[in-house]
Amino acid sequence: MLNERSLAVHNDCEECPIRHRAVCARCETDELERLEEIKYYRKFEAGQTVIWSGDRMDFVGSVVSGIATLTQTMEDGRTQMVGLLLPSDFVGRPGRATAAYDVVATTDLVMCCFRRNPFEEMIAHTPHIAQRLLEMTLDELDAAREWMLVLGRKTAREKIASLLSIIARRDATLNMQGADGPRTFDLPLTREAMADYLGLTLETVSRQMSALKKDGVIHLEGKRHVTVPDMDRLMEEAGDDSDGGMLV
Amino acid sequence: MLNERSLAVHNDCEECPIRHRAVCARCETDELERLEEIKYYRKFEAGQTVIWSGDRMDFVGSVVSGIATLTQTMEDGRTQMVGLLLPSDFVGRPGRATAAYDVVATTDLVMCCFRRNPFEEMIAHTPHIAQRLLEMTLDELDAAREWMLVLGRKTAREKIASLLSIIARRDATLNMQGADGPRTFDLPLTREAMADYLGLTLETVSRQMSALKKDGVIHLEGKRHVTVPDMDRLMEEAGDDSDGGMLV
DNA sequence: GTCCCGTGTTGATCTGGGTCAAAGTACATC
DNA sequence: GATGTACTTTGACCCAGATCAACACGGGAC
Repeated sequence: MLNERSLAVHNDCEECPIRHRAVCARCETDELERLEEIKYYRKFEAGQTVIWSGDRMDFVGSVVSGIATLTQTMEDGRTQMVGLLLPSDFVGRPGRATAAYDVVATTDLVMCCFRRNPFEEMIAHTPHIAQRLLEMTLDELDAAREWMLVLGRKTAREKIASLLSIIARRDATLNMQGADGPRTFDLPLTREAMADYLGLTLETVSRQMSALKKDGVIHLEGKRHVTVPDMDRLMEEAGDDSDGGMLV
Repeated sequence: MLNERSLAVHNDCEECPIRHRAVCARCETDELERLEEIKYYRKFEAGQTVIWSGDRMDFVGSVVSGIATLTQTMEDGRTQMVGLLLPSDFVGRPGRATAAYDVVATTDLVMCCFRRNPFEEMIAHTPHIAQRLLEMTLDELDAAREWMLVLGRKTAREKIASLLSIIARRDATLNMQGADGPRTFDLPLTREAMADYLGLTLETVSRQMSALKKDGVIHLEGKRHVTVPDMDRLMEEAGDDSDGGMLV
């Protein structure tokens, strides 16, 4: 996932969020060219599956625009979303040939991909890239662990507030909105997808959204367009300590 | 966390699970010596806190022996364990000066530590170390995500079975037990710690342990000594698909 | 227009696991 | 031995959120 820091870096290079230009600021020119060589773009439509868990995956890459989800499913159909991929987030794992999760585009999606084998070679020879990937992975690990607290200990209302606060924060960062004042954004997820992220049912999600609306914590226009009049209030509802972490 | 692969590596060097000997098989001698220089050991007694969330942390390290936990706490006291650290697991984060979680020794604990600044320098100059850390971090990320499924979607009984199955598996790997047949181990956690890991209350943990015992899925001698007559049965109870993943 | 169909809301009811309370067990320490 | 303390078990009751069910809202396709 992503926090302010990685986003700031992202803005170095609008086109390609793994931002190899920045990674390679200290690299040799031929390394830069090598990355350029193994790079390609893939586009997906909303609803399309990028890759199924268990499928062979011979690329790694990152989201350029749009949103994708990472989900795990049990045999009986229970599903849990384990990651929300926004622009600049990394997908795939050097050193592993098969996908561990289902990756699904929830909006139209553009990804910047690198062929896996040559990319792995580059890592082996280019410390900056390995370091950068390590940083990004550690950020994701922190986000996953923060989410464990949400899943394990928060109430339904707190879960919803947590999710909204993450999306609001990331959306604001992406769109360079000021830190203060009301925030407005479109939910990129259906109620069902929200439920899968939060370990709830879609009915509970719907009810809690209504409750937050009734209590004035959020305003809703239509089903998806959300305004948060007071971010502090929302974060209070989420049970976050003041600083709010840097979740997802 | 850890899987078979990282464990195998661990066994290269009993003393120091970050296994710098293996990391540095391809390094220069002076790099090896440099690591040796910045390395030191710390011992903790059961129950002692290694570090508090928010404290300054100027080392990274890994567990040599014993068990530690990583926990997050909300202001109102709700706590969620976000990691279980067994021998060879890594603690700390290059590039960050403060601890993000409480780290507590649940048994007597020995850690092998490296001073953070020189360690970070080494990473920058030694691709193998950065790569190895990346691998370990990706393993931990997978474990965290698998745990998200447990927290978000599994029933109390499945949660307990999942935890037991992880511990049984790791214990077997550590002690080189055969893959088949009954497995016996000591629970390294109190009921309360199990509850904090699973997002349950200690009462529910106790009840479900009793239920699993009554149903013959496990045998209990005293409170902590567990025998699993049939690992497949246990994993079925955990709701895992056959292969069982490589959790935690 | 109207017929879908995917999405979202709301109500009624049920239940898994939380909460509160009491008692049991295993070790220390005196 | 008695007393204490940390941990665990078990029971009784309750409630947040799941489940089941009905209905509402858009926005294509025809």
